[in-house]
Amino acid sequence: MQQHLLEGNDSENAFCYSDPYWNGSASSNTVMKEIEETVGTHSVSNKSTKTIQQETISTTSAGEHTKLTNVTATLEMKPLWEEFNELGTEMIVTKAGRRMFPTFQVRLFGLDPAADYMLMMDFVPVDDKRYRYAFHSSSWVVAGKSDPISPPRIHIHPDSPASGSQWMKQVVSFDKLKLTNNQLDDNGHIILNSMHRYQPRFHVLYLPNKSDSIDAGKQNFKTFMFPETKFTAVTAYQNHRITQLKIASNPFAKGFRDCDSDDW
Amino acid sequence: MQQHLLEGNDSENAFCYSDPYWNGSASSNTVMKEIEETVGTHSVSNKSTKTIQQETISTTSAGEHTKLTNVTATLEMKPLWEEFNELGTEMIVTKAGRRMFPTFQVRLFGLDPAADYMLMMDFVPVDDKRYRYAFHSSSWVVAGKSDPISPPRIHIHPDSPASGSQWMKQVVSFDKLKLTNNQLDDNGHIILNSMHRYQPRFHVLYLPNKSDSIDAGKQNFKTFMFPETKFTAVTAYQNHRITQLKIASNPFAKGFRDCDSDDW
DNA sequence: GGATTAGCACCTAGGTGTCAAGGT
DNA sequence: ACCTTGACACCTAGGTGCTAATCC
Repeated sequence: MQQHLLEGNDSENAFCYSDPYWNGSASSNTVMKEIEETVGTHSVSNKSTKTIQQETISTTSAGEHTKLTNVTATLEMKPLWEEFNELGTEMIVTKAGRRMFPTFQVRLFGLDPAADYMLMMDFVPVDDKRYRYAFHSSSWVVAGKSDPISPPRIHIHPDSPASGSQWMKQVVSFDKLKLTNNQLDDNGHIILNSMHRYQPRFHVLYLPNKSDSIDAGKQNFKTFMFPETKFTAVTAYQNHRITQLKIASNPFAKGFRDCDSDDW
Repeated sequence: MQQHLLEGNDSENAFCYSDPYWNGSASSNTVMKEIEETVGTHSVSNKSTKTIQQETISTTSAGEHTKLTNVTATLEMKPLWEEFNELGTEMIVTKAGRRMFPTFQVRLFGLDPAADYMLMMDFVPVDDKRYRYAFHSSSWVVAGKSDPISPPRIHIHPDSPASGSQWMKQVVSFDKLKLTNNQLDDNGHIILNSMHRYQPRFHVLYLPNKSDSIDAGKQNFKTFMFPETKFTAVTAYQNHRITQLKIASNPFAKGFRDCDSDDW
């Protein structure tokens, strides 16, 4: 009924980073500027982002740096994400900032153990529409054109930068990431429009050594998108089955459970 | 009565880092090796560590790197530390690891905002003695020579490495640091001998750029010691006045307070 | 009427000293 | 005797959806 899959005609082209704000804890100003230049101008501009959809993940197909060609990422808790996605995932946004559930977590492979990388996430609108939940038909319906686009922000994983060996030796969790609907947010949270649909993106950025940074022809980041992580931003849950699934699967919502199935 | 101040004849010379174990989250293998070579061989060996005691802080007097000469550090919660020190500070050590209270926190000045630094802590024995608490006289008495020295460990502040501007813009807190008496600890905690006295040390390590690392004559770290942070490691509190001061000042021990003075 | 907000009860996760019991 | 350990009650800190009130 609600198969929220990304169609081929994304509106990514309309989405442009003009004044990126960087949150998360970055470790050096030099590094910051480097990424800003890279992602801020290349990542979502129209020329260099030809993302293709693979079975589970999407990667940039353009010529990447050698330290990125073998990099792959798999989504953790994929069955849970799919269960939500089949109902039409909703994520709460609040003024103070709300974590995602399920938490976006990935397992990484193929990094150079000795090289340094930064990991980050951002969120692109799935389309240019505003939605409304029709309770009588229990489904989402288009409610008009999208509201003005929120200030685009990127969440840098707080452990960045770190070596490939560090990133690969355990699951990378973005549990510090928070979503807000406050357009004037001052805490570095991801700003989204409520009642709009978003696709999370995951970026692996290679940090070249001073001696290595000369090959300018290659992209030094790789982007992954998992279609099953798409969601609608809401200030209160609309689909009651989503609420029930959250209560059943989120440990922090245990207080609202009826039975006592603790096997999550 | 118990003025636990560091005498001039420290036994630092007898304390040698043979096989340093690195805990905390370090971000790159390259960086790790760099520090290991530096502190592991120079920091507490007899030749290059002529620490002098200033009013509140102690710094290495040897020729330092330019990016370190103006660096100063002040101890946060100094009045509280002094209150404990006058009674003879005790710190609990447990098998699982126990945080320090008060927490070791510093404010930093004089770093190069654009340069990268790592911050770390370690603990040096104040002397080569073992202590016992004499309840009748309410004082610590020597109980013999020190037990075999614990495997020396260094705690790297988890935000390391980071830029000088990052470190200076707020108080740096070592609240993730834990003390243990388990000589076989596998969690990267600081290993101490119970009933022994220790002096915490704080190190600022400058991370040179590839182009900058050529001046080998200079030390690339600076060490600070605050005499009022000395303490005796214990498995259970000995001095009842220490217990009372902990209960009165540590928010997590609020459950043991009699009156309701919440002004800490 | 639809969407948002603030306070709340109820959780998870983990930092305290206490106390009784165990160890050497 | 002296020191250490582990279970425990009691906190802090913060993540949940619920509900009623509010905003437009």
